[in-house]
Amino acid sequence: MFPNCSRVSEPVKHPQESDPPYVKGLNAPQREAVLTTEGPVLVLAGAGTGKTAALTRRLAHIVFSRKAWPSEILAVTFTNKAAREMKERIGSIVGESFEGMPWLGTFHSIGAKMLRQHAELVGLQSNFTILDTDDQLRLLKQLIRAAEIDEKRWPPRMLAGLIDQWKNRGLNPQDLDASENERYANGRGQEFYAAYQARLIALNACDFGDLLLHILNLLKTDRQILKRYQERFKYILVDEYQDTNSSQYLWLRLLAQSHQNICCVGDDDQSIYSWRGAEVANILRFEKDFPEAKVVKLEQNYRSTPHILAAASGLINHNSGRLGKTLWTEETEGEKVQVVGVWDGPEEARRTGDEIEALQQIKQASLNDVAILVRAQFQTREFEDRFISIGMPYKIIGGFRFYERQEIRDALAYLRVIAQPADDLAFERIVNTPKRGLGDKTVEKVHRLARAQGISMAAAALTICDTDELPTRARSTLLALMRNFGRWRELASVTDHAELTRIVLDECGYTTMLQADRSTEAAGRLENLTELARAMEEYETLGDFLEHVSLVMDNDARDDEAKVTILTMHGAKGLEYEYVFCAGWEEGVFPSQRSLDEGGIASLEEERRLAYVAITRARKKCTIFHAANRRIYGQWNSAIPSRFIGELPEDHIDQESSMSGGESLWRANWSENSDPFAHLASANATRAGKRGPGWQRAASSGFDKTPKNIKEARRSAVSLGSKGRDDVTVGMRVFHTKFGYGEVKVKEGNKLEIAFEKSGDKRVLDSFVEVA
DNA sequence: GCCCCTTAGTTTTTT
DNA sequence: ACTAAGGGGC
Repeated sequence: MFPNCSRVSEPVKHPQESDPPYVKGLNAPQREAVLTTEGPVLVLAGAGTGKTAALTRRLAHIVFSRKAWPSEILAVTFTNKAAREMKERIGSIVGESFEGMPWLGTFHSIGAKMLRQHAELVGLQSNFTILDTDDQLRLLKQLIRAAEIDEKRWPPRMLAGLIDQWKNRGLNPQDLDASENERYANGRGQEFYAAYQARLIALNACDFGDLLLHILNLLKTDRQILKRYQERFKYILVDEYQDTNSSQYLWLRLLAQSHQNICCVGDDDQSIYSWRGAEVANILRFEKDFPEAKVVKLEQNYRSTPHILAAASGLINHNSGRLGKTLWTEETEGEKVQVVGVWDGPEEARRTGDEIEALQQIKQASLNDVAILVRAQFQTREFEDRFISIGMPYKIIGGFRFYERQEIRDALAYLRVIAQPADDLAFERIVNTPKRGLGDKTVEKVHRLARAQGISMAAAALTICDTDELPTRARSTLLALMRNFGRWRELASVTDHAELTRIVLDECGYTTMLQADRSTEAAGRLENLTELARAMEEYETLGDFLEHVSLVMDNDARDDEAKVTILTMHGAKGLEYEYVFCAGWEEGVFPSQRSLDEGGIASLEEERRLAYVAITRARKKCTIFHAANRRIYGQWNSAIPSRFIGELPEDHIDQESSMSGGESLWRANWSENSDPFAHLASANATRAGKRGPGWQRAASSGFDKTPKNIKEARRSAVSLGSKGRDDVTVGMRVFHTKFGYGEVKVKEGNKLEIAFEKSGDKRVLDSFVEVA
């Protein structure tokens, strides 16, 4: 697709005297990416090649050379974080007078901005609400229930997923073909999708997908609007182009038609989001879409050591269909990638903690320079447990975000009802939170009335209070609530919103409810609500704040103390650390079995790209762990090292195993055998027993040639599962290689609590002890 | 309308 | 193993 060398960046040009200051210090391809402003440009930017520097300078160049005003440039990123950083960096290049770029932002925030201007054209009002997934699900559930569909068989989540996919592909309900339609409730996909869209319009709401889809529809059908934006955007710049979905791709293609000055930046090797609709194909076919396109490759890496780069390159070479880049560096020094085999998850965490402490002492490393990368969120727990017990500061990135917390969403729902009485979803959410005796029956009646009269639930609630429809008690409670809302609404016009929030939370009983709650979370929830009110002070209006919440859902709890960062490999994309620890490189965990089951070879390649992303995060050293046993969903499983470990070029790694021998064995197995499980079928057919998914099968026989005592221990861990071995009983004196002699105090499945003579009380695995 | 017990589902995540 | 959510009983 990209014929070798033909269009690749030209040979090194020497810096010209006429060079403006903002291209100083750039290498040749970077310069080219900055200075080639006219016509379509594809910048293939490998990890750590100074992509952001090139990007921001390109924007600065366009502005400085008066090719366009900042307001005539469309610059899209995928995350708010990226947008914010880009804004800051451009500001620092261009200087004080820089008035900012109104069209620099995420696809969604730009979509929202456009949609607020043209809302009436798609049947919305410009103050429409942006629903999040939670609201979306509740709405879908209502539709499904109303249609009397079996929720078990056709879960709302599934429908939500399908609608999301359709919107990602730019498909409206009427665009679905028979086979798409067939994917939900035996050919009722289209019907439900259409009903959902109709409900959204009625609620004056849209979901995330709509922010793109409505605009796409407008661009496709309204020539005036299309023309207006085509002419406005003289230059278009897209970051992380490999992550665009079809809908975004169609947007860009339409918008770029007139000026053709579109610059897409991306890295096909870092495409890790296909599961949420990203189409690597977009980047792969750029040259077909824009035949005049210039392709610039950024390949000089300024981040990592040669060993790290070589390891990452060797790994990614196992993928097919790449555009093909080869990272290189001028650096010559550096440690090899370290591969460590450990016994189980707890040992992995222990070893990682030890290594980090050593880095602090020997290299004077700050904990801020250390990251632990995992494949899935559940892996973070092991580290958390360990770090708490040794008192090492850490932060876990990901998991629940601030604005997704229950108490925050409840508080926001109150504000939404105040700001927009027609917001039925918000109304339903808080009508009985805190509990005030307005249960299903009451809500059902209000809902029915609202639907029958085509009015909002808030309006219906007021109406129903004028009748004898409700029992006296519910009626007076509901009336009191509605009066409160009336009062709060008036208060909203004279009070600032942060203060309003505090008053509302107090008066509705939410604060009292949490204060009465003695559970451990309650205190944290109160704090979160305080923090919410504080965060609101930074916004002019309630509407501004709500938009911020819907679209800019990130919260960096800023904190001065140095901490180790624990995050998923997905979350680490775009970041870099001096020292990177990759945890859990075992078949089934990484590559994820589920991913493999669902997407076959394509998914395997995506997992491999994830591995590539992980390794290339490291500046100085990358350490990879794999454990022989891991507990997943409460079950102990023995595991074999990830095939990705076997794909790392041997010259650039150092291997170590706390379990004598073994690693060279599986290494041979992975690298020399195209079917990683073939050797098991013949040699171990009898012991392998029933055939499960590949890694489980392999697990039961993966470490065959290890010394006998270890093999026995492993076998017991595997075959006895969590039942525990029966030759160890409470009261027995046992020996543990690390902790020495001790007496078994408690036996719990295969876990033992032992009072060791020298090391005190510990919880250990029974397979780790010997009868003394 | 509320509480407790059973049951299903647990990759990755932005917006 | 664990959690959250839904259903059934009070």
